[in-house]
Amino acid sequence: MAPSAVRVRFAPSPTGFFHVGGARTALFNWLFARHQGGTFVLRIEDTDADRGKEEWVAGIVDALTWIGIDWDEGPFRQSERGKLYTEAADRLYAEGLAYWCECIRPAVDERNRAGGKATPGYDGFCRDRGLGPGDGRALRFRTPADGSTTVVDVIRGSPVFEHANLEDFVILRANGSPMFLLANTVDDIDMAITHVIRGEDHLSNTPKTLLLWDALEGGPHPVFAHLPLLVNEKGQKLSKRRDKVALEDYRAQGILAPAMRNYLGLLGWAPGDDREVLTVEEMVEEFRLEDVKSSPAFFDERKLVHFNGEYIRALPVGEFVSAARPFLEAAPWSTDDFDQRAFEALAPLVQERVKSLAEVPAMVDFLFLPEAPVDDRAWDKRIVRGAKAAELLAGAVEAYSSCEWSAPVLHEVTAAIGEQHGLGLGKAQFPIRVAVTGRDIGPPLFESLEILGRERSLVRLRAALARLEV
RNA sequence: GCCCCCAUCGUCUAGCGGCCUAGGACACCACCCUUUCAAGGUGGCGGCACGGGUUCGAAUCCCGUUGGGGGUGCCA
Repeated sequence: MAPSAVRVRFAPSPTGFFHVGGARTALFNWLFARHQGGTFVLRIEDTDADRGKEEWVAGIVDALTWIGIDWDEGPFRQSERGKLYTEAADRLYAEGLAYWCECIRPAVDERNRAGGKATPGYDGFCRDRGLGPGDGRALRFRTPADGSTTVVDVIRGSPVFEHANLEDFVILRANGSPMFLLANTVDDIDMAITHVIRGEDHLSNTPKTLLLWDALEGGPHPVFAHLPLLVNEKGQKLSKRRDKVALEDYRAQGILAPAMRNYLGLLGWAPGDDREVLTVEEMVEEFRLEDVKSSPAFFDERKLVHFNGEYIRALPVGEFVSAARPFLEAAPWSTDDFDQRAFEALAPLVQERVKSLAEVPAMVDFLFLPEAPVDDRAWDKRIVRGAKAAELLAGAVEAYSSCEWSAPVLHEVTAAIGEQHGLGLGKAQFPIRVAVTGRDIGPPLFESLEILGRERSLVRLRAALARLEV
């Protein structure tokens, strides 16, 4: 790939679990950078000391690593770059582009109410009071009264913002720490960012960013790309409070990283054809910022799970076995009873039946539990009320005691038992399946029996018969 | 309130003026396959928000309406 001056950054704020919206933003930045042969910078925006937490930073790094996003520079932390922001703020004040303000919010609101002012923003009370720095004073940027700023956005055209609608915003808190807009802009200039790719919720901030950019003489503006928001079923922006959004939750439920990455890549973007399952290389190859949609996308867990099923089935069996391992270790049997070889034997049949790794334990638990698990619904439906259940179970005990213990023979023998009672194999296998595995759904029965073994199978069949007679 | 963004099947999307009686995928339904369940196969259901323009011709361009969303913090 040809060298390129493209520089993008992903700048999350460590204020909670890393969520899917952030992952999507990171992914699009990364895809764009890799496609262009540019540089991807990771920057942690932890200027709000009350909210940022070190553990969340680790969470961001882990999550990005998990979905296969690597960075060329960073992670930088704004909390370690404070000097840059205060210097910039000093400059703006010295040049008269910012002023100190001692207003507190309730007072501003009160004045706005009293004045019948329609817009609830800052009223400019301290604008011309000539206040110097002091206790309880914040530094505000002086926005121009006239004119307008045009945001060049490859996804949204070029929205124009009238300066008259922009309030004087705080750039330095009374405690001296920089606000988002200042730190963000100073860093984008300092890091020579050429393309700002972020969520649409930042679009309204952009004219303020650009005003600051020019005030700080940052040079040519970066190109913007405001990505469509990820929304919930009500069409609202995904929120950590009300929606299931933590990447970690999906990981814990057995979503594979490539499946998540593939699905996320299709939220707001698609290659020009009908393909949906794409390798990461194909995404990098095809990705174009201009092709990103502008309307919001609903995060549909069902489709994600479908993708996951595709990825699970495409795994080499060995990889499936190791991927499932952590989920088996957390399962309800003692580690001594877990039999790796038995699991490996059944794994290929399980692999094509699950859509997430969290479903694996329920498919194989009968192998490791001392007795068959009991699903009351299945017991009642297939054995208590099932046709000829007792006869079929008795027939199985009889035949299984002496027949060759292999899936094909068990298949044959069981079909014969069913036939004796006028039942097809589909119906005849139910009582046996429930007696041995506890459930009426699961991996193919005869392979399951073969792996479980003759003795354990017979014990369970007799136990079921005994239970029936009580 | 004010500013801004958005609008193709329930959902994700293809479409960038004629190839569209709008294609694919998820979900749903039916059938086939089948030892259960999956997987797979076949078929079905289902959409250009509305109203004006522009044009020989509009899902595609323009305007308006309606609807939805975002922002409006000494959060990011």
